[in-house]
Amino acid sequence: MRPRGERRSPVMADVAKAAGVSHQTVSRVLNDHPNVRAETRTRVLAAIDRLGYRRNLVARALVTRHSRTLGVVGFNTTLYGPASTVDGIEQAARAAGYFVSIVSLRTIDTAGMRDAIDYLADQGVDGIVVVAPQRSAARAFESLPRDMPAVAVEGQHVGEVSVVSVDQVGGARLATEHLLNLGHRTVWHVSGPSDWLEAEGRIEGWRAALQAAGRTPPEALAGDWSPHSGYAAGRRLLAMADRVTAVFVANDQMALGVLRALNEEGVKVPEQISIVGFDDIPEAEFFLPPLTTIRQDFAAVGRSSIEVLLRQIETGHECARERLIVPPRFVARASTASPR
Amino acid sequence: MRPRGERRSPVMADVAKAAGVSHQTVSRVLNDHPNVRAETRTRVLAAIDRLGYRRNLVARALVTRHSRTLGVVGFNTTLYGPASTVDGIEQAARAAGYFVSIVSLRTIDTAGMRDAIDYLADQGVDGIVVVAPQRSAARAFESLPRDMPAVAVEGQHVGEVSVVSVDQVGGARLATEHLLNLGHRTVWHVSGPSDWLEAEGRIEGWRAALQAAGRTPPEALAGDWSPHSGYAAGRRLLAMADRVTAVFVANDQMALGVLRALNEEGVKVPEQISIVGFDDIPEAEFFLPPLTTIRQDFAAVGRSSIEVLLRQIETGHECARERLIVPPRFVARASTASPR
DNA sequence: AACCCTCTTGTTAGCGTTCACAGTCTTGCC
DNA sequence: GGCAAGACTGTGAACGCTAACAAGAGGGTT
Repeated sequence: MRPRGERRSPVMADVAKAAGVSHQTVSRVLNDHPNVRAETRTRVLAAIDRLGYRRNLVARALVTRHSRTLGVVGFNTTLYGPASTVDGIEQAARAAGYFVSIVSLRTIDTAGMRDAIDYLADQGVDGIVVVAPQRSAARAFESLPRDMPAVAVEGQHVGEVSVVSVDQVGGARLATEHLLNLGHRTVWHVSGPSDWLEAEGRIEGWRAALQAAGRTPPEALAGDWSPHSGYAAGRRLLAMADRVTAVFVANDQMALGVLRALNEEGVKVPEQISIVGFDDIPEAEFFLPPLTTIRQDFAAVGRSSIEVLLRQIETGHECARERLIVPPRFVARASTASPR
Repeated sequence: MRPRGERRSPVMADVAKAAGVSHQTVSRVLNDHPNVRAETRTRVLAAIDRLGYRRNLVARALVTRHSRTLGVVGFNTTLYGPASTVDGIEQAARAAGYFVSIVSLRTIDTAGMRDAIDYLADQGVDGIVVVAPQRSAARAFESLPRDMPAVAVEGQHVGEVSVVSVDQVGGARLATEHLLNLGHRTVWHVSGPSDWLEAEGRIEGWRAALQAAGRTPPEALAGDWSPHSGYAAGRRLLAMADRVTAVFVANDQMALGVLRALNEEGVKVPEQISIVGFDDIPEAEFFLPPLTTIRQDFAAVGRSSIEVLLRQIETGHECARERLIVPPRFVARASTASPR
């Protein structure tokens, strides 16, 4: 069929020859340039179709200096929260016609983050989204190339980068106020690891709500987001079960661990102790009892961050850095009740 | 400081001038070509460092025809299983020096899959990993460009593509045999959606184990992987609680739903009914009771698929298509017991 | 008729690399 | 000293595309 040997895939010049025009005209058709005669356009399109031509985006990127690729640096993307955030980002980016190149980190040191950013910058991404939930990650922004558009998700407002995040403080306040309104004298807290900004925000909101109600916040119990650490916190809570009637746990997975610890000792939720979680993972509704929690809108976070980033890319940095806050939502279920 | 106006980032020629060599020598240093004098090399490296030069990978990709980017088509990457698989793939790819470009699909029609593959092919990826857990996804492979290396993860062995997957049949057999060995007369099954290959494999393994023990498999209850559908299946199981003593649920999330339904009616697990799940999500250990389940090694799947794909890329397609099976592991916890 | 404007098309020159080839400089050995 | 083999370095031409400019055709105006 074919002359012999490898038949390389057709390039613009082949299409041009087949359609009897210049390669530039083909380029114009491909780029929807207005000044092309309709008849010429159809002829070119026919040739493209006939040859099965696909334009080489690498060559295009070389000359335009735009790859239409966005870099995403994530962390621990196996967890529900990060996975959902990255997913939201990917959806939004693709909807806007951008590719997404992902680097998922295991450990969260500044050096690793810096490497990831370098790696993506080398690849020629047009912008970078950093899902930077930790304090140490924030510093990595300093190593961003000066002219690289970037946005931080769940990050700190540091330096020149825009930030999109969920209102952790507000969410924690929602949770705590709910428990206070039920009549609990105070609310205990199982927190996330201390260098996570989300953990900090949730502690802050919890404290603020207690103080606004005139209560002195007790010591928070530190966890690491895992169900296992929640379980450990639950055991510690049990040791002072006579004093605790309500607990705000910084995420649903840890809440599951707490639930399990209480259950082991026959402590009834919500009759003896009320529990509120955070995240609203799909499983939360089916915990025993169904978990009252705070839902984060990850899709909205993804969408907003891409919007902010594209605005930066398209205006060529002339727009001001922004700070977008996505509100969380209280989801009432069966793990809370008034104290007896 | 700078002459005026935008200072474009340095290119190879700038480095060459600064080091007093030709651009080709710079290229050689960058590519670790052996025949460069040590003194020259250090001089070039110094210049690179001084100018802050970074090589333009896009230009490189244009001439080498290799982007060192791998495409990944995923589906519903918010779920634990898919998220872990994609994560494993990403880790393995980066370790091998490849970028990963991800497209995550919401709905799973052949057309969407085809678009995703086209999209990635346009971008110039060197190969594609398709996480194709459904029957309908398998057909999309037909639209792969003939010379595009590809591997299917959790997919069907169709046509020319290599496949890497977990041994679903074996895993299901493990689960069912465990229950049988405990002395249960039969084992019920809550299955995944019918067009999912994983769901099929698990049904097959469950049936095979029952038949090998001389039992007639009962009708499977269909779910859709969600805890909610597990709950619904649990309610149906309750209606015939006198006849069921053991249930193999096709994933942990559904098992959670079943657990909840049984708990609502006061049916004790494992005393009255034994439950085995599949996946071993991080939460499973903290269910009430801790869930006995089958663990999949997603990292291994990711690693293997990248290995297979790179072999294809590097040998230029001359290697045979492969079929790799990753074994699952039985994880004993507290949700199973012998029948009374 | 000469002119200008707009629409359409073609020509040429890069974008920043690597590849293929052609030099030049050592070195070792007769 | 002469010469070949190897080590090192430079030159020019791709890779496939878009940007910038040039040029021809046609229409309306002066």
